[in-house]
Amino acid sequence: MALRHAVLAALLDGEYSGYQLAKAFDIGVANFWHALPQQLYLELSRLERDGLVSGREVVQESRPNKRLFTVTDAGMAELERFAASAAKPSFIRDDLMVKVQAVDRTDPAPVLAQLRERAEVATAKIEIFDQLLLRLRDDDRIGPYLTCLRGRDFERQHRDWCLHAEQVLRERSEREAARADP
Amino acid sequence: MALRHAVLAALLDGEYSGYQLAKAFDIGVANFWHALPQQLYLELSRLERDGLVSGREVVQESRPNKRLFTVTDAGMAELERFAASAAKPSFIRDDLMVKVQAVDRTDPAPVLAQLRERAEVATAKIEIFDQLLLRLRDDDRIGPYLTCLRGRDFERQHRDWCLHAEQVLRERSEREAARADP
DNA sequence: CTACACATGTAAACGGTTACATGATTAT
DNA sequence: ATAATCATGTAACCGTTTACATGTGTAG
Repeated sequence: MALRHAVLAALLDGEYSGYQLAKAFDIGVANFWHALPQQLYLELSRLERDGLVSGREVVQESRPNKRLFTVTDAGMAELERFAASAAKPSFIRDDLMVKVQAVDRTDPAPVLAQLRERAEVATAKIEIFDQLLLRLRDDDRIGPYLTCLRGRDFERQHRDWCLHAEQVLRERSEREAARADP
Repeated sequence: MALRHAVLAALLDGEYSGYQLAKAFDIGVANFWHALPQQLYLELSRLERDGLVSGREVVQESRPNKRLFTVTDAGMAELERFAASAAKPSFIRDDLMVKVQAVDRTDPAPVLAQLRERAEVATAKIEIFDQLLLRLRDDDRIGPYLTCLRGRDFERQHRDWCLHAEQVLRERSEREAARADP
């Protein structure tokens, strides 16, 4: 069980609904933990059942009602235990890298397009992180600042690599084309 | 299904046994795909059943027999299809980052220790990648070179971030200690 | 004589993804 | 009109991890 701890850590910011958490996992938390909204709703229910978070119903009129969650003392104790336990090695899975690994034996054209698209996505993320960093500088918590910093630098490097790989592969395939059709 | 394609891409290097593949997934491939040995044995069986790889038994005397696998034409076609399909966003999960995110509310000491350990692991990986890069420069395949480059740069940045985070957190907790016990 | 490298697998338990299900309000 | 945002969940399926299972040869 591990999504559990990512959710608890994210809830340290304050009260969140499942929906709001899902958005947080789409931006900030997404740097080090990926999760789908359905997973979060489920995990919040389990955390509540286990007494690690407590939810309160907020009745709204022009919107559906929502449930806001906060970390309980038991939840904090669980986080403390987690922080002191041995960390598993980090875990990465990236389809695009698999495609690049195999690109010498496949058609490079679709890979080139995907590298460019990735670079654009990364650029957008960098901007979001830069804005988040400005806000986090004035926060007294250092943890979110440090993870956000890592997120931004990761995306920068990822963007640069995508652009570099795209250029190298484009030049290669142009050379190939010229050799095949002189 | 996705481990499938990572295995096919890794097998482009040549013949591998499950055991050898597991080692490759521990170093090179690990940059963009994480998998346990048991998973690889299982996936190789499935790939063989589906005709995407073919295995041949190699009888050994002073060691247990092994099965070496190569990608078939059908496997190459599958890789081609995969390369042209839309790439899922990359997927990351890192316990240590979760711990750093929450560090303002937990005891920082074990997190500091884990950051240092991670930095050391990263340093070791950087050396391995540097050596791999030297070999790959003389290879006519560009894909493995590009992914290895990304792996090395990722580990460098990760190491630097770990050391930076460790320093910042250490200074913080020393200041806290001084304030509590003047 | 202890640990590590070689070598392969199965079964049960767990976690994550996809598809399904619903429905109001607000902005373009 | 259409799309996006708000808002929450369940069920079936699939993939991953952990535990189990076995055995030889080589190096320290």
